Amino acid sequence: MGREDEETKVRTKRRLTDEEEAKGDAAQKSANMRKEKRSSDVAGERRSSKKERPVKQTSSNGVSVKEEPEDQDFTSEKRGLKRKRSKEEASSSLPGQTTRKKKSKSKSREPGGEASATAPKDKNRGPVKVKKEVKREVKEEGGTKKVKKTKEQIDEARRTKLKIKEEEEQNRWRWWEEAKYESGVKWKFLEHKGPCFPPEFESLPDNVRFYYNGKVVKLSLASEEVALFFAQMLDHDYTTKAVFRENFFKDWRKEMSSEERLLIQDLNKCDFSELHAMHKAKVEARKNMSKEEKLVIKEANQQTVEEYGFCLLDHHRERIGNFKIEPPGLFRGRGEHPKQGMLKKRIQPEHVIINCGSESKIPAPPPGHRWKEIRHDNTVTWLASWTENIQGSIKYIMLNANSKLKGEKDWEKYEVARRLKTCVDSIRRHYTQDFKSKQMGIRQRAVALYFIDKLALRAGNEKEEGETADTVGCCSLRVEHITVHPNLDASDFVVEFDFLGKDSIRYYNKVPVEKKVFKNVILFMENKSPSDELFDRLNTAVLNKHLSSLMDGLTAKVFRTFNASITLQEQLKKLSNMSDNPSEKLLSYNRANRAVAILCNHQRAPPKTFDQSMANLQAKIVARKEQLALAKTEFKQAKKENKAKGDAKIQTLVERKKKAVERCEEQVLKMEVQATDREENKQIALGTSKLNYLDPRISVAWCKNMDVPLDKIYNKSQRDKFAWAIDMTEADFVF
DNA sequence: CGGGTGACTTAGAAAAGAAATC
DNA sequence: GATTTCTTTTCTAAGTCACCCG
Repeated sequence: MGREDEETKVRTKRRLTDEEEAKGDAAQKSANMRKEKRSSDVAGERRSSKKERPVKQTSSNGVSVKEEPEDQDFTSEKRGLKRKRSKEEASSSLPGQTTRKKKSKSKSREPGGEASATAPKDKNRGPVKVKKEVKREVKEEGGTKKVKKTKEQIDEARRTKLKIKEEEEQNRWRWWEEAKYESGVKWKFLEHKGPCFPPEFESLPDNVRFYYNGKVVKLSLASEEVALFFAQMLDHDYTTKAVFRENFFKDWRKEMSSEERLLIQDLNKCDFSELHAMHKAKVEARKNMSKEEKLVIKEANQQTVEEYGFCLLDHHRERIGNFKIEPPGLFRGRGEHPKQGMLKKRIQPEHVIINCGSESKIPAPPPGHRWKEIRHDNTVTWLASWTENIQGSIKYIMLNANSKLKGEKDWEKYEVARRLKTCVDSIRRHYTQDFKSKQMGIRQRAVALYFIDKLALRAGNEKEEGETADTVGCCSLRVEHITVHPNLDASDFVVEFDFLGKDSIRYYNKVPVEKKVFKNVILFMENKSPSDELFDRLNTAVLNKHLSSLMDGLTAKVFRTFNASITLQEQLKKLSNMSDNPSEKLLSYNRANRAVAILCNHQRAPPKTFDQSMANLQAKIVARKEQLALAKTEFKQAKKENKAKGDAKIQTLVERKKKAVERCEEQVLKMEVQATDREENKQIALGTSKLNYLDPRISVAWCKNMDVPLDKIYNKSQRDKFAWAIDMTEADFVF
């Protein structure tokens, strides 16, 4: 863990580009309608019946054990009161009351039908790809310098790799071609080995001592473990924060024996330096391990993945996403989290609920232990769960993103977003009308929706005050988060947003809005104090209820998905040309991706070494340019000579020099493109949107159209996750 | 209707691994 | 080969949203 002094965790990264406004303020372009190979509308078919939730058959099978874990009864004490900011106080200058009519919709999907062909699949190694791609990749691999090997060996390796790939491809469960299950049922058979527990803590060696007030103190096992958690984090900024220290110390003292508790009263008198040093040495030692030692560890890890990392779901072997129980440690909340530093307790099998098929083998608990409960609930997708002690929320063991269960849901998500495309115009007209509503609640709803649509804000559920960092989304915006400017920088009706959103990432944006919106915002702010809610008549439940009445399956987050995907599609169209060279095409793709990331405010801390590596790249460019200049003069020289004498030898020399110039130019161009890309990306994270918001079919189709190999866009696990899209998408796909 | 849950998606940081460079 | 740098994977926190219950 220890990362040397983290300077400012950059929670306050600014939203770049006020101007770059990547708005996806579109909806248009119904363009040539979809043309996918199969079923352009999963979701459509799937939703229909109401989700009737089969009664939970808690345990059965006789095997079930139901025991209250003694020391871990978190659930109840957590989750205090919801943040409620003086809704009543907020005055509404409009008559009429909230009330909105909504038609309750219901969502439901029914996953695929009876499974077919079984087949364990190779767990990871080697890209899985579609036939065509294989060729290219092989070429690339051949190009790498692994000199040692003989031709045959290389060939051999190539062949096996190919074979593995093909096998994997063969074995892939093409669930998207199967029929779906009836509503609510997620699986019919589920078997797994249960979660993998972290190793027990072992007492520290005697030469690693803890000092209190300058004197050696031998800690009990429990307090030693917790002390080590803290010591390990000493290089981290966290340990300097008052809240963190306080929470840690309080929880640590709970773990102490009574004598220890009596003695250790002040964290500042604690000296963890030897524990810290030991930890650093361990990390160092790990790094310096020999190849062989590393290999041994790697194999052991693979072994556990092999054992715990997969489950059998409807006759298919599926990868589990997180099969390990989270180890104990100190809670690291993001932003100014009131609970940072608290002790996250060790989870015992007695705290864990196992979910599996009723005819399946029940996973064996670790020796000497029992599960909290065994249940057989096939309306949920989790394999195991436990309640976490910090917030009292439930944690789950679930499948990997490349699984059917996740993939099908993902697909459905994009289908819902595509349905929004067909009715977004009318919805926009609708809420524009509502700007003038007589009812305050409806006006607020309309303005909130406008923000969600235009700015891709999150819904903004209310949160429990004091339980989490103070962050907001659209519905929970407070007056203090916005500033209105009748005109600013040559624009009229500008609203300035400045608030912390999910993960305490700052959202800062100045947006010109419609006059009616502007007037409404001013109205909503009237007679309120800064800490009052802007939308005092609105919450996410109200908003979503309304949305679902406009379109089946519509919720606030669908707008984010929709706007993200449509923006990608538009930007790609705008930015890329068939005639571009490959690196330019890629740059265009990244720029389109970036436009979306900016829209969704996906930020990252600039890499620690960003400036350095940027400088390096610039230096390389300069060097290359010099080389280019040289090559150019040489070329000219040769040409001159050629003119003078013009024999065949010089002729070829000229050709050669010309080639050299071209090559240099190409490289310079490529590096410059790369530099641009990197600079523009400094504090923008592309991954999140790529993984969660952009319909992969748009990217697949683009690759086909632009003749760009798919693996330039998606790495192995991304291709795995989007296998359904890769398989079904043709070049003419339109979102 | 509102609070409380439960289940599931989305998120950035950190760790691990691979590739490039010294 | 060691070290640095870039990429991928892992980890788990923090959201969204539906449902249940009183």
